[in-house]
Amino acid sequence: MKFWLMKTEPDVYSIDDLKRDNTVQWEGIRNYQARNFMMNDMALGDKVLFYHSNTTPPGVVGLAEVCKLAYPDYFAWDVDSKYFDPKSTKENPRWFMVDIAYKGHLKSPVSLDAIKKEPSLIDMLVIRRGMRLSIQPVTQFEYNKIIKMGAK
DNA sequence: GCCAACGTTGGC
DNA sequence: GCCAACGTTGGC
Repeated sequence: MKFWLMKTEPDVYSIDDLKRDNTVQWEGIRNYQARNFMMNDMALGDKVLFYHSNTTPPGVVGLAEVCKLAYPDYFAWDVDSKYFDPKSTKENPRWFMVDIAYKGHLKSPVSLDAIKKEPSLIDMLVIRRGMRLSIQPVTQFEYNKIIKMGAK
């Protein structure tokens, strides 16, 4: 079992949207490192910290779980989609996505600032300067710690 | 809305 | 295969 942090802009898709939808296709990932995590490393049941970026304050707001293994991101084939990529074909798909399922809100969101201030979370990628990856691996300890902090 | 940091593209 | 130009991310 692995643990992940997945970023989203709440204006685009929030934890409340996920609660309403129950599951969602994580389309639109156009970064090879993030794609490779989905394609190669994610397994059914992997745990996800759901993170709101580009908002005030940024931070982890809820929990989710991988509920469908990586499959081609067909938005890349749709000329009308903002995720269209002519270099991704049905014969040779370049981009992949997984589905994730809602698992709950944190009672209190764990802000980026709170993560920075927690000494035991010093190694979390999300607080590393210049870190823009929208899908990041986290350790089991980090995952549990965030849940603990968010339960208050 | 600014801009630093970073990834990707494409000319050479 | 280098690297400048460009686009995007995301905190502030």
